[in-house]
Amino acid sequence: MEQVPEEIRDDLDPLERQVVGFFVDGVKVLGLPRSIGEIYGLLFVSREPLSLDDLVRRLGISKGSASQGLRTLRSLGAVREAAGNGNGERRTYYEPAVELKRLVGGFIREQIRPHLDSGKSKIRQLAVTAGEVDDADHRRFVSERVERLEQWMRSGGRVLPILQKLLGQ
Amino acid sequence: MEQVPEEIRDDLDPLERQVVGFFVDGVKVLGLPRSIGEIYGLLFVSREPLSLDDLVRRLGISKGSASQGLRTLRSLGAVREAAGNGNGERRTYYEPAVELKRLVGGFIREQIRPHLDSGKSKIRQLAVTAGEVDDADHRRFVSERVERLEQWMRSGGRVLPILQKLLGQ
DNA sequence: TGAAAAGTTCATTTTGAATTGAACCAAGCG
DNA sequence: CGCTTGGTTCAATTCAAAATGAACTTTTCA
Repeated sequence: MEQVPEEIRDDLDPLERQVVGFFVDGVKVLGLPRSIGEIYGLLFVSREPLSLDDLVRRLGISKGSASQGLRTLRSLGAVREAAGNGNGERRTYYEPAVELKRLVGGFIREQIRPHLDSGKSKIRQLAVTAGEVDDADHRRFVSERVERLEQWMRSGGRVLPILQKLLGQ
Repeated sequence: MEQVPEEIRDDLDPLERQVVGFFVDGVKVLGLPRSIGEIYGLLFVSREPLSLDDLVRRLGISKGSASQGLRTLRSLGAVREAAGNGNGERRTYYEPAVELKRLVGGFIREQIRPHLDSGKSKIRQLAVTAGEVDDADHRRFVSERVERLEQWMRSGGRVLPILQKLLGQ
């Protein structure tokens, strides 16, 4: 139950706690798990890069959570390996990416694009089913709604790059 | 367990099922509960406005879910009461708002703005705590990070109205 | 080699959010 | 009135997503 035994745990100081809390709330809004917010948050307030073990110890989370959380953060481009530990150091240390452009870019690439794309293909399916409706009037209505969905997707596709550009400072 | 007894239930046809499924996935991405996707989805494919009871019967969800789901959808401006049932009709009927502009506007107003605002106030708190750090070097580092957060929030605030304008077709 | 340390994987458990359903309120109506 | 119908509320339950932790793989070094 106790993840890290009491005598080894190394609790957060008030500032760290506050920052971690901030990011926990932040990622919840984005639909990401709390552990990701904790990890990114702690990296964000830490002057020095941290290892997986550091995160486990300081946050009191399991190795499994830390490992998976880091994987996701890497895939989002929100975290990078700290350079310059080639000299016989096996452990890898992480530091946060703090440029909004990069963070938003990663989020769009990993979380939004895939959904937009799968959405588009589901709408193609829908258009087929809608075309098979027997009653002509009803078919017209339904096709109009499907057309509306296609419009939405086009708008979304158009807006994303602009969004990215605007947030790039 | 069975929400609506079998002999009263009125299952969805394949097209309806497809559309509802589409919106269920859609709202999940936005962090909203599945029942909201189901309700909006069914309204979206239906030519005629639907009542709360219609939704309960067709979707097989509880009255409670339907009531709360409609409340949220109304607050988002994603659903409106159908006009013209003044003549001795107590039941209210709902139809979906299908203009992207309106939907995005409601979502920003109800879901994003509040989080942005509470985020800003948490950052003000953070700035105070950061200013109290003893070590001058560390204080400088931490304040720089807090400054970064403020930048992010400003960017967010600047982008939202533009986003809204762009999606207004 | 093989022991130790770093990290990953995944079946099980936990937990928090969504859903249910029963009690309740309000409005019409005979 | 008192009954029916439409709708809301909220404590209890359910369920899906996240976290755990034990087993496993990989790397390094003595």
